[in-house]
Amino acid sequence: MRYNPNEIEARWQKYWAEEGTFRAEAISDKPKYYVLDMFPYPSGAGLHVGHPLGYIASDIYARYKRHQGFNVLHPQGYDSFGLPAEQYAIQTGQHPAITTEANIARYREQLDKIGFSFDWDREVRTSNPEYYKWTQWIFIQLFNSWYNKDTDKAESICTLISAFEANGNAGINAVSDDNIATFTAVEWNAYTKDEQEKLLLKYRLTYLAETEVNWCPALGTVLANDEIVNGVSERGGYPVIRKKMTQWSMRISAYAERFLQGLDTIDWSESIKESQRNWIGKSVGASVTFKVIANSSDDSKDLTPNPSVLSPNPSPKERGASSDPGYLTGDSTIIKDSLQHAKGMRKEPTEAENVLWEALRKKNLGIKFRRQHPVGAFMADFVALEKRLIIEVDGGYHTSPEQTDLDLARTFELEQKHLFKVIRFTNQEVLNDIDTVVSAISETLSNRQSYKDEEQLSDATPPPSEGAGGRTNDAAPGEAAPLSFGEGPGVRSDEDRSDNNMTLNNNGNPSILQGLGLKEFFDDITSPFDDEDTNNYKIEVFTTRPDTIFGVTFMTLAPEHDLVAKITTPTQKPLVDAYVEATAKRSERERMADVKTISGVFTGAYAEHPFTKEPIPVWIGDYVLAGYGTGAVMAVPAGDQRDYDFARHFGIPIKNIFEGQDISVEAYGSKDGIKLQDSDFLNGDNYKEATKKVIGALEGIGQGKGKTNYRLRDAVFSRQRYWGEPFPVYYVNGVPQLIATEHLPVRLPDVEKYLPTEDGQPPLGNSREWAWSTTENKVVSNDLIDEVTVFPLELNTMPGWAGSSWYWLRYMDPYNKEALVSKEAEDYWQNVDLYIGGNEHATGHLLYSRFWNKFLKDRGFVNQEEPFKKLINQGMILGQSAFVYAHIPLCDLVEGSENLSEENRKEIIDYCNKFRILVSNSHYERLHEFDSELESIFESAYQKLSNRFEQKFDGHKISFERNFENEKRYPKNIYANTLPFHVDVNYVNASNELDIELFKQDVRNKDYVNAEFILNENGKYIVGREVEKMSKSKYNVVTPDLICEQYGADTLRLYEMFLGPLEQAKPWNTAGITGVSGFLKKLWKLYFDDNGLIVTSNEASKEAFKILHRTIKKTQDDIENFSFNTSVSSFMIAVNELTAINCHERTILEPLAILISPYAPHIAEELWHRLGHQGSISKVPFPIFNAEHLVESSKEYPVSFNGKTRFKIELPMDMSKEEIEAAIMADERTAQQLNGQAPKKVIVVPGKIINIVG
RNA sequence: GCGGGUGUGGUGAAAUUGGUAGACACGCCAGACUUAGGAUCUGGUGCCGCAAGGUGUGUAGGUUCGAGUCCUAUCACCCGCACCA
Repeated sequence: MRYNPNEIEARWQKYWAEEGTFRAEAISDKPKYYVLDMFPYPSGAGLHVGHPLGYIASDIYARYKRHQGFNVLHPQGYDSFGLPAEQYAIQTGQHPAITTEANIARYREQLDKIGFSFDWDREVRTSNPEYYKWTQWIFIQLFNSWYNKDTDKAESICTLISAFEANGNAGINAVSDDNIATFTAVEWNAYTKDEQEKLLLKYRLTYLAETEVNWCPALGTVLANDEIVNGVSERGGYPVIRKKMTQWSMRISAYAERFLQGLDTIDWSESIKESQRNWIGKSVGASVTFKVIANSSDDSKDLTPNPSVLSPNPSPKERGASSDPGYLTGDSTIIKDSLQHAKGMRKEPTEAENVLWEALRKKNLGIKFRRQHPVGAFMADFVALEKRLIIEVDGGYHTSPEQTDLDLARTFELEQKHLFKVIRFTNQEVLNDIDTVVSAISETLSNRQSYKDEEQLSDATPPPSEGAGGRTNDAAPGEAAPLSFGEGPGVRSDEDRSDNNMTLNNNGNPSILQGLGLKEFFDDITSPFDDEDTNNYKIEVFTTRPDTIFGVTFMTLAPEHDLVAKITTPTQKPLVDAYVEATAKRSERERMADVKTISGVFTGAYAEHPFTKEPIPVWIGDYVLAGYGTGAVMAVPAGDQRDYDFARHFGIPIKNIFEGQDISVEAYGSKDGIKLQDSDFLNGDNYKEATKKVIGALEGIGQGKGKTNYRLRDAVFSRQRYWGEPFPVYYVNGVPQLIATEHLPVRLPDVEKYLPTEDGQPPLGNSREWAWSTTENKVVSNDLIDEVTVFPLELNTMPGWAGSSWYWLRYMDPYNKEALVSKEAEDYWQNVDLYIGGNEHATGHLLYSRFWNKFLKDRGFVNQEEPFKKLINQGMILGQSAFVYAHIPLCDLVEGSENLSEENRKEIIDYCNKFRILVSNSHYERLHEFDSELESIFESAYQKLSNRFEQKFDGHKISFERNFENEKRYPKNIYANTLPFHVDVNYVNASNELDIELFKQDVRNKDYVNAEFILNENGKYIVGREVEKMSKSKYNVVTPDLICEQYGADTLRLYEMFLGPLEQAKPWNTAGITGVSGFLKKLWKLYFDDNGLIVTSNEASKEAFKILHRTIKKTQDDIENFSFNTSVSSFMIAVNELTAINCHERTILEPLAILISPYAPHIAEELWHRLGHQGSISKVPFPIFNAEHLVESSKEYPVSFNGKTRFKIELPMDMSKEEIEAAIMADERTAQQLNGQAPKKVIVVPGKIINIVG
């Protein structure tokens, strides 16, 4: 009987499914064990061999725990909301639900084939309304909660309201927005309901606020910090810009300290814990307030506080006052100001602009051009309104390549939202080659259709009061198109929409704040500057070194800081404005890349030192980040290198406050073991003493206090996307209202188009049925919106991480209609004992999950503080990409072409254009050296092709030439435009030989069908290899399907484990798979020969028992240490040894099958049943290890001389140290080694080793 | 710059925690059975050397009877964070 994995595996997979073998018992007397995998996002590409790695490990563990008598919960589901399905929907029009469904079916099929012991009865899908009902429910609970610092937990918002009613907010110690003004109970009770609501938003754990967000124009949505990698979007790598938008946020920062504390209680890898600690970024120090010294000589106008104090960006007025020739102004700007701005700029055109302007006028293209004209939020250099064409001439600031990001973002907005075409020229192009520039413009113009709305366009700026639907155009800076809420009742009419479109005014999208004067309201009660009227500004800084306060010689504000505009003196204003504007134009990425350049400007203002009362100059500099701390620093050049560099660069004095330190070349870095000097009451103190003293002193004068700062920012929770959870929120006069939990779920509506609406609203804006009826309590048609009982619903959806932030709870009780999880189920299952998944979720999913879990615990819905007790990160399985090397020659039909028919000519040209010479890897490597053989290889390939056509068309010649112009020049005068291209790894065998036929059949290789393959000596085409991340685009994806088919799932499971340590990244390579496949065959042969079962009931040998029990011990230890690779090799050893001693005894082979069953469940199940058992092997107790079988009577001791092993000696185990020493000294080989000399020392470690020192 | 991690044969990797370095497997070499083999089986295989022997865990030191393992310094690579005040 031969081992036939396919047949066996199909049989038992069916059996397990039918019997419900792996169904977890709901609640049982057995101890529980919860093993969880990070559920997959069902992508269209299906599973590749990397996905199952973690699943196999967790499956082994789950099966092991079942053998140990645990009631194991091992569920699986799908994270089925997300971007790729939506992107696909945009391209194809297919509903994401349909593609998702199809992908899930494929995933399930693949998963089933690997024989996982998932309890599929508990499957969850985040896109299922029965599931996201509870995601919405949690959102509502978050909304109805605030974080009480005194009790250090989240509490119902009702407790806060009661407190306000009784005592105002004075005694409240909450995590909330900064700068909430104090109010009394009387004041609170006097506020209107709306006003109270707005105030409460500042305390709620999920809140609507205008925040600076990461806007990704290409994806048309905002992104959370963890969705951005190196300044570009994680998905797709698109540029991301900072922008102010009104969005839902999650007050995750409230839990910063508990996140840190909790890390010490959970068994996670140190690297993940460290990532989270970094992300949270705790620093302990003090906040210090510096008073700005009022400058009486200042023009009072400049110091008059600007009403829009909420905006950290300079107001448009200040922007407009600066001059920036020829630049497309970045942020949204109030249009009327823009017009003034435009006028201002026309006076100062650059030379290039003048040249172009004159040229366009002379050329007389018949189109009216305007200079420095506002379009939407932007200022365009030249506009042809009737053709909707913008011409940009780049000079000055943004000639750097990094600027491209911002340009891209602008171009995107102008083209997508305003239907303009943007073309760009550099100053150089205009100045050097004006003719080409003008003809390019002329050509573009002729390709553009005309628009008849020129008049409207040029007046694209209705004054604020005339905005549609009573809206004002007073949008906050940066608040462009994608805003979605707070639409007034008339907004959805077609008329209104077209108007919006025609006017192309992206400020036409009102933010919720404006609709009802909320913004003004915020201003009224939240101004951070209580004493604005008296011009007494204060700069608040955060420092980790308050002890160095006497070393402060200047202060630096972030250019975006609110105070910059207010304290700058008239003399310094032009410089400051220019600097602020220049900074605003630098992309995040650019600022990150350029950390060496020191830049900054003096504001002209001085602050007062809290103790010495000396004036301290206030500078601005972009080394200070607006987003961290207060966006301002007290600069201590003696103690901080950046401050030091800044001071040196601008000649600011440096005050040495460290005893005995030389700070003439750099700042003093350490804070340990040094005393302060020149520091008034801190003189002679060390860091610790001084810090304590100074905080006390600051508190005494009311200018500071001890403070802990965290880098962790609140998480943006809105996405301008379709395929996500709808918010259970509607708006009454722009104030968010939560739908009562009994009416959940609020189902995702169908839409015709998945793109943003024409007026830039999220895709849900396309739905005609997206309004909430407060009488019927259901979603109704938009037409019924009356702002009385029917209101518009929120248009954003929740981010991808919403559904995955609590899914482990749902598995405990997946069908519960009354609660997200029942008390009983949660009491029993508690939390996840073992969680396995990739470490890419370190600061995303894993942090958000901890957040929601802690919150749910605070509010009494669950009992556990942490969701995942133990976490293991499986390493990534990398792909081995394969490359072919294509040489692309130029071809030219030189002889007789005039006699050919047009058709034949075309055939030849087409053929030749697709002609490639593909050289084998060895040839490619030789391209780097001089190799005349290669020359002739190319020549003969050209010749071959020429001959082909010569034959076919009777004497017409084609000649080929090497395309030297584009060729890469290698040393020694070899040119070769021979470039590597990815080729599907499935066409390549283990010896790197390409299957040329398969390669040519693939449509992706259609350019290579005519290729001439240059083969190696053995007539094979050898590809090049490189290890890369497994990805569809790299054609290096290997699916598990083929391996299951060829070798069986058990082999796949064993092989993936055998590859190496679970947590280590490793390239996929099937070279070794025959080893494990052979092992399973060998195992089979212990039980069967050609005629059938050969298992006997004879008593097994001592040796056999020894092998068995050694393996039991090893397997158990290895599984518990997650060392799966070594336990596979211990199975191999056992089987090799049992085969060698011809062991076929049931007493050995039965337990052996159980041992192997977690790893290779199908073959184990088959063996178990063949041995005559009923019921699944998966429920049988694990074999008990008995140490007696391992007791040895003797040991072969290695005998070393001076640490070098010379020979071995067999001695009984029960010999004493002395006896061993005597025995070894009596051995003649010892004498031989010692050469007759007496040993200095003899070391005997019984049972281990003997070492003789000569 | 800060933090985490990894360096062992031709390859993937082991090493009971300070005790015979390279288990197990791939590959390779030799042989057996075969018409043949990418099937199966046997033996060999760190490196240098015919051998005796020497040498060997990134590098250089140290502790120890004994170091891949502990200590010090250093190099290389990978990952996370980063003008974080």
